[in-house]
Amino acid sequence: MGAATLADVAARAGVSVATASRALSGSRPVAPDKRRRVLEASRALGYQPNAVASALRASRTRTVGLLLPRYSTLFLSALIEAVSTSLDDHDVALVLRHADPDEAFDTHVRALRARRVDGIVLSAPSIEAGRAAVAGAGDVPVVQVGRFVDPDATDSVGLDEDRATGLLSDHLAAGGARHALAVGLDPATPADRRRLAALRTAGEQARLSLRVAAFDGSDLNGGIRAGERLVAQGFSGHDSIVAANDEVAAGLMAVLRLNAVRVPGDVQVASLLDLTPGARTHAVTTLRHPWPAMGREAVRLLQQPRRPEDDVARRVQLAPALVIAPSTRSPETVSAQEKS
Amino acid sequence: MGAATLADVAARAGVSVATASRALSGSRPVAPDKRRRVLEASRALGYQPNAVASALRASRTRTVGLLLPRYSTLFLSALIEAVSTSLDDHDVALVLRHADPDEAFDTHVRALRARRVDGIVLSAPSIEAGRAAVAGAGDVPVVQVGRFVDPDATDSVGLDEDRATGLLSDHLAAGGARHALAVGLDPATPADRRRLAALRTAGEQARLSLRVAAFDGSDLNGGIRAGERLVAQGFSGHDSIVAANDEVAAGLMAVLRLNAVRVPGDVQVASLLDLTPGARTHAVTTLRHPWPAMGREAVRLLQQPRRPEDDVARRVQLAPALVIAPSTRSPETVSAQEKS
DNA sequence: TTGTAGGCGTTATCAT
DNA sequence: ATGATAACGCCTACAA
Repeated sequence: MGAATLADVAARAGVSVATASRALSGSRPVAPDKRRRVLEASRALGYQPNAVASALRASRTRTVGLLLPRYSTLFLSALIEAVSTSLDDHDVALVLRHADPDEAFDTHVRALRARRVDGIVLSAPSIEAGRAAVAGAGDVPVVQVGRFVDPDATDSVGLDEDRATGLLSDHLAAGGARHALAVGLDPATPADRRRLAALRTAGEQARLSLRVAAFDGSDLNGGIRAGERLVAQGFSGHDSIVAANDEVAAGLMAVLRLNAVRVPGDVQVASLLDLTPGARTHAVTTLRHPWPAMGREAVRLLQQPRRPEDDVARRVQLAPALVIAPSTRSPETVSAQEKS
Repeated sequence: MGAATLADVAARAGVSVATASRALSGSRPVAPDKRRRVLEASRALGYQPNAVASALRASRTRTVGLLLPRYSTLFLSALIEAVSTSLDDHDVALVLRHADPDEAFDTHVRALRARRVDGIVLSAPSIEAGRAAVAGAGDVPVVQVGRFVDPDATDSVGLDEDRATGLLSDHLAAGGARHALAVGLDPATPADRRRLAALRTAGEQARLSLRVAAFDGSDLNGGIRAGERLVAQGFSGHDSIVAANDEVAAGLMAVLRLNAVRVPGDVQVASLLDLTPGARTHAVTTLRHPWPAMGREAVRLLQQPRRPEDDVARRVQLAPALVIAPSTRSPETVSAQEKS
């Protein structure tokens, strides 16, 4: 036999189901003694309200879908965790689906609609995939998260990478940098081109010139190769290095250390992208993506849905945080040096 | 107004809801022409069956809960993906919850029970947490997955790490190793202590001695630091290195290469844990955890629930696969060298 | 083969 | 303040 129902609780407490419901939900006043009896009966029977029945009655499941491409990275893992945690606070359940990258997203959207989710958070691997998903969502509210977003179609949460690179440029300049070298960025890809442009723009403000090193990969070995070339050819005036991400920076740092190049003494090193969202300590100054805040914002946008017609899609832009490590000179250090 | 219901479809097709239901589910024969009309009406209205109503009626949600500790690692990320993908094949939805490590798991178990999940997959951060969760689950089937499992309480899926470390020891020994150094493992944590014990046991069989290097972190930088110490202090007879995971190994390899230490010529390097389940090529010999299989097994155990009394808890043990890369000497290479 | 009707568990409405 | 009752949408005995 199944779990206790509201009717069981009501019977045991000697009241009607209506009263029992009101006593438990607090939706209306109930006489104190009856209320007490209901609560007692509920505990005695181990009553668990049936969310399915409640959802049917209310036409609201308190459930949102999260739809992601397969082949997870730490990125997506951090996003899942952020959304999941934010939803817990609202007592909303998360239904997760992974789509094959080449697979049509709308199959999954349909599955989520069948489950009557109250909303969908979507991180598509391309703008087109996102558009298809949005089209299939019908009147279910959708929030797009991540890099590939059609900002006009639905509410969305994105990263303000330009702002972030600005922070980094300013920090390096405040530490005395004048000539920066970008390592591990591939001008052949649109995303990296955009980052370089942002760095350049920010650099102009901060009087920080930028040169782009030849691309040899954006991973550990890429950093090592770049470092070796750099050591062999000399720094030719560069006093700071901006690495594409923490891995490139780690490889670079290893080579520099081996060759007795002092960091940050001879050259400052920073990274544009923190790859270890969970890490407590960092060896390299880096930009950390604000995953928890992104999750919170996505959930907030879903919980406060805009009305479809009379409003424009909302777009939240969050800036990564600058995490300062001893691979760069903080302003304090600079002033201390200037004093000496 | 909401989505089309079965009644709408039936009305449009000029049949009763019962006939419409049967036509769509195929649970009973329906006259061909009526069937066609129902399908037509269904498509015309964009009918999506309401899984909530269906679940209420059937007392079955086609939903399972996945309960994990927060602070995701790639480990958990791979597990999520594996379970999620396996469930899709069964048309079962995944409800995901992240628990704070110190937080009581049973709060989350209650939430899942309220949602009437058909089963729960659990990866607890400790045996105690798992036990509490199992106790709170009542008659909802539970499968425990991962390292901390009470094998008597419920069905479970585990990793045969001892077997795996044995494979690795044998492989290194077959490549000529006699003295191994463990890097990136922290004897202060129970999990790593256990791995070290397993390595030691397996080593005795294979005549491979084991020393444990000082712990400096189990990530990329930890590997780099360990490598630098090793190069500075000399290898003192060690002919092979067992790294805690691929990241540590990558850092190590980078430093070794920079210092012209030949791998596997001077020293073999292997990793205990593949962190990039998707990768096609590996630079380091490693143990790949069978995530997809673990997900499949967990789902299978849930779908074929044992009867509570008259049976014993099932335990599936899966062994990681040894993925051989050029960082170790394969037996073939050894025999070739022995010939020369 | 088809239709009618009851019930899954909850909550809102309408009386009292 | 409380109780009876009607939905929410689907499925399936049971009847025809």
